[in-house]
Amino acid sequence: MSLKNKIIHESMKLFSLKGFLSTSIDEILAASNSSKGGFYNHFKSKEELFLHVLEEARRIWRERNLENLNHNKDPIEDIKKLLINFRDQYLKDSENFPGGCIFITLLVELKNQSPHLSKEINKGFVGLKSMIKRLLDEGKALGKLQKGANTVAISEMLFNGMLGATIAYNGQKSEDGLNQAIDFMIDYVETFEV
Amino acid sequence: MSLKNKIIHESMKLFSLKGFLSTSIDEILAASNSSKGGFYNHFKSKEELFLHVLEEARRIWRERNLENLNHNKDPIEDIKKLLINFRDQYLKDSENFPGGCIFITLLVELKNQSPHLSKEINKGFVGLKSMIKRLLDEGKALGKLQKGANTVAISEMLFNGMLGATIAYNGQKSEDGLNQAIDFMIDYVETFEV
DNA sequence: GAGTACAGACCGACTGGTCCGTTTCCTCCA
DNA sequence: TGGAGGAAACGGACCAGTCGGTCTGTACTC
Repeated sequence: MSLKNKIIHESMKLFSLKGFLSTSIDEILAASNSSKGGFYNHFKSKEELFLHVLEEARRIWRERNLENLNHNKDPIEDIKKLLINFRDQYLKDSENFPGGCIFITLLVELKNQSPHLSKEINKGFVGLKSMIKRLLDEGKALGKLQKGANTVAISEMLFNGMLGATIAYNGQKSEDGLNQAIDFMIDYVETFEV
Repeated sequence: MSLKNKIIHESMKLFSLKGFLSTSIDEILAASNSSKGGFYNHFKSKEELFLHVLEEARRIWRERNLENLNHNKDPIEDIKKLLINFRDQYLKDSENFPGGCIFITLLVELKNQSPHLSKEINKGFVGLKSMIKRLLDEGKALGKLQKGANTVAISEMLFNGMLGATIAYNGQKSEDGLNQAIDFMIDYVETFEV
């Protein structure tokens, strides 16, 4: 792996653990077995590194969460798969994200300190929420969901539930609690199925 | 107000905005119109200040969230009131918490950097969740909830939903979104009422 | 006059970033 | 095929500024 990629991946781990501002470049260099010269040869600033890390984290997120989703056939099944993937393939990915969901860590850290960076992070959350909403609407159109189901409300509940479960069980590392939380969300979705 | 209290309250605002590690003592002193001498006369370290801030934040949290709850009479009504209080009296309290929920900010920031402090913060979350569970169980015992209602699942959904809604709408400051999210959670509770 | 409350100079450790010297690697021509 | 040339890659000393914390001096209060 090139040094640039090495730095990006080690930074991703460290950002997941400690956030952006609290991770020093020296720490990143130590983890990457590199030096200032090597770092600034590839990145013009710490903020540029941030953007590369964010891009890579998003790539991995999609890889982990959207892999086996077969759109259009059964959107509601896709939502359940997404919830399962989110739990088993993403949140439990301690290789890339040893400190838990990097997006939440960065969003919370930067929301009042670096508006332009947190705005960038927030785009991903907006995308996830609208994807859930779209899948629900498609499922409803296909008659998989009850006629009266409020897809705005359900997507809001699912999205907020995913965020909340992530926070609640990142810290205390209770896999049982996390497993249960996602299971309950799947049960919740099923109450609207026909 | 005494200097000690002034420092605690200004720190609370700053911690809510920037977190603990990213807030420097010099910033706190500037906001409090004080100096190193004044600070270390009252606190033996930044960490001791943290504990005082946490204590005061909890006091205010209880004041805002639990004020008009009349236990035992109608626990399910209490849960709805709690959700409303949480939204209107606590999350929108930009005087004490201009940067949003201080507990989430601190928990996310410190969960991998200062385990003993984040453990302390986490106690509050555990307490909230068990309170919701207890209210649900009491409501069920009083016949206000359906016999088959799974109070573990409902409390999990409500608790995670509160966390998620806090994060989702702290950053983007969309009061409409937050209002809606809490309304949907109340609707959710009502689906289990008899 | 003794003790508390505070102001501010100061300390070593650390921050992101710059700079320069050296090594490594690819290219081009003999 | 080999070596010369040059740019890219990298190591690490160094910089000004900031961090949490200490210390001394002073003013105010019982």
